[in-house]
Amino acid sequence: MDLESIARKAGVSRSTVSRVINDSPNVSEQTRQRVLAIIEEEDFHPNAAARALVKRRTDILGVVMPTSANVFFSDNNYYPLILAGLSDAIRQLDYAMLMWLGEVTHSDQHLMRRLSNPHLTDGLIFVSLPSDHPLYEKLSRLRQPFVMIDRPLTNVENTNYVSVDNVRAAEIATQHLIQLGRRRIAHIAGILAIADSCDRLVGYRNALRAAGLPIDERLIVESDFNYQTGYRAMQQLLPHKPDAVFASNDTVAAGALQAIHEAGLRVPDDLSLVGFDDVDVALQTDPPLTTIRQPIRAKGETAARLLVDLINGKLSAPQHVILPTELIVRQSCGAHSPTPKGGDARSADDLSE
Amino acid sequence: MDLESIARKAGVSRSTVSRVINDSPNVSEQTRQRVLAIIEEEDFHPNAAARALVKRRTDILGVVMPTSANVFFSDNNYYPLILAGLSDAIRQLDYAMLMWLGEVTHSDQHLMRRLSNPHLTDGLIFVSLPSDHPLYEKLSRLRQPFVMIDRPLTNVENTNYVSVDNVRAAEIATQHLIQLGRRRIAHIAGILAIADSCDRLVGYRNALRAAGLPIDERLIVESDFNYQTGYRAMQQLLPHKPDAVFASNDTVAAGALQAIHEAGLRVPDDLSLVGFDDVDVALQTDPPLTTIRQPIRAKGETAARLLVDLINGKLSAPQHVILPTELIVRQSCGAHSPTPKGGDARSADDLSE
DNA sequence: TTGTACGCGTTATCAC
DNA sequence: GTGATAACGCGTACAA
Repeated sequence: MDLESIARKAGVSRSTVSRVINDSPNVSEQTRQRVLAIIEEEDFHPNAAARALVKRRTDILGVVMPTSANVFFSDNNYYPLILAGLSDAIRQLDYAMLMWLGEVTHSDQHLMRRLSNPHLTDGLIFVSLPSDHPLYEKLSRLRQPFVMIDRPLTNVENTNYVSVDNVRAAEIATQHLIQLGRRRIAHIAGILAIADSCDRLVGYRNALRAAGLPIDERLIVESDFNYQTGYRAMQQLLPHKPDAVFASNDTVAAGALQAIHEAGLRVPDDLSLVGFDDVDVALQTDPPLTTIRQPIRAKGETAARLLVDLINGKLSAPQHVILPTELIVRQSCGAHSPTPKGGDARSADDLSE
Repeated sequence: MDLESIARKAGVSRSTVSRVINDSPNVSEQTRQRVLAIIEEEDFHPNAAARALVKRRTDILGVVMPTSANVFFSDNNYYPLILAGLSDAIRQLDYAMLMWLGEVTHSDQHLMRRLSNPHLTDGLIFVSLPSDHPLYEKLSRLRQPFVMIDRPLTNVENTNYVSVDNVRAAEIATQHLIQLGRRRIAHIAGILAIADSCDRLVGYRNALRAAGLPIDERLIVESDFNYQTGYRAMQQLLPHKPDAVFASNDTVAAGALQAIHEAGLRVPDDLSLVGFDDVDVALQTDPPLTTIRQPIRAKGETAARLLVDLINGKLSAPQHVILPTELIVRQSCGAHSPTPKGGDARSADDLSE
């Protein structure tokens, strides 16, 4: 079933059918209707490969999420939310989404070959690509436009990316704890091969320094962005008697909370706790988490739009998009909420009410 | 950069280069090496569209996850785990993965057009397609092989699917509660447009009936597979004084647990609680959840393999694959664990130890 | 407004 | 073992 056979049935030429399909104005309403009817009747669909071959466009966007299963598919729903944003926007932009998920080890060469094939996708989106990832060094050789979600660790200037100001956000979170009178503030960092984690660590240090507080390296521990490593990190921290913890995300904070409870300590009485992201889990802990909200879905949507603009030549690279964050004060930090009702966009749905 | 130019540089014909690329045996080692060198040097990649056009294969598998954001991207990591399984297997099978995620409403026609285009993907995988979904009725007109993860609600015999025996699993869960002496056992069902939820409800009823217990319809409430609806469902149940709850999944159980605690009741003393899935959250509640473990990643992997076999004509449809489940006894049901150490595959990692 | 003819980059079928 | 050559199905000048 091809253009030709539709054309025969409609008594027109192949090109006319093609024009109808591509909404060309140069076709009489009469023939258009006749052709359309036959297309419908025969349930005809143009061959995507043939079309891509001649148009040099696949209308497919590639999305690469190259992290380990522990980080992606455990209890941390940051990545699923990124995916939701990407998926929505990509569909709305009339593209299809090709996905590469999970670790790149055994199938390395296969994946590399596919990814660097400039004919499979019109553009690529990389999500949280760690600097020690095999793909990272190949970015420069890419023949198609690409956008990164979360800032790359190096070569920042030449790269298109969408992120938030992690340094500033971490400063705000840490300052908040300082203002509450906390002095031994610990930080459970994320994976430090990801720039966001580094930035948050920098912001944490900045805030302590600005407040004239000492930086105790024993109060800084790395995690993998998930519950279990948050739990373990907190166990490491407890002997050093922190009075507050700034966690790299909400899931890590939830894990830390369990360790704190098991040690017989109370939040926020004995320790203040602040998370990052403001995902569902932040409302499900007891007490609910004070956290930095970042627009996760919007990150995905923005990246998709940016990429399509790049593909269409509407923008000249490199573009850096920084989305806003917001401190959400709940009970885990020990502050009285400055806006007890209505200030928190989620308060109406807050389960603890 | 095409075959032709590589051929020129290597001093051979286009056909020879094609043979090298496709590992044809009919090419001398000498020319093979020469051609390979040039391909490497020029960083040449064959055009996927041209290849697909002539081979009538795209080497792309389509994955459709058509549920609402509430169900997919909230705190329920069933779907991310399915995705992990699919992604792993698809990559291993040397295919690429095209994804359609999220609700199908505004972009309905666009998506439908793409999906029913038999030239874009070699086969399709549908995950938990609800029977009231617009796509559901179009399945029969599909021109390409497809596999469903989780059994369809109708036309079961003619459909390829991968699932678990939800009826039996629910019977086992409910029986377990009965054996513990519980008499007013409630069920928080899942979305009943999905066959799995219906099956679990059937299993629940079966077990009660087999034990000669009355079925109180007030003890059956529907949920959306997420924390919040679990919480709300439990609030509805509490006035009817259940002494046990079988939840449609672990996340729903976690939500129910919060409602129970807020009502001043204790688990398992006042109520027994059993979940479903055995995902991370089952170990993070207090007490940890007794639950039915199902092989979520394996569902995805199995579906991908099945689809590829179908594509290659190695199997004749329809295939029904049922994967095993297992009752995992922890503290939320009030039973003493029959195998306190080692019986639970996760016990080494159990955070509560 | 419609039709003709060519090219997109590859694989497959022949000859040689 | 290698090289022409004809498809594959579509878009698009260009001609009519």
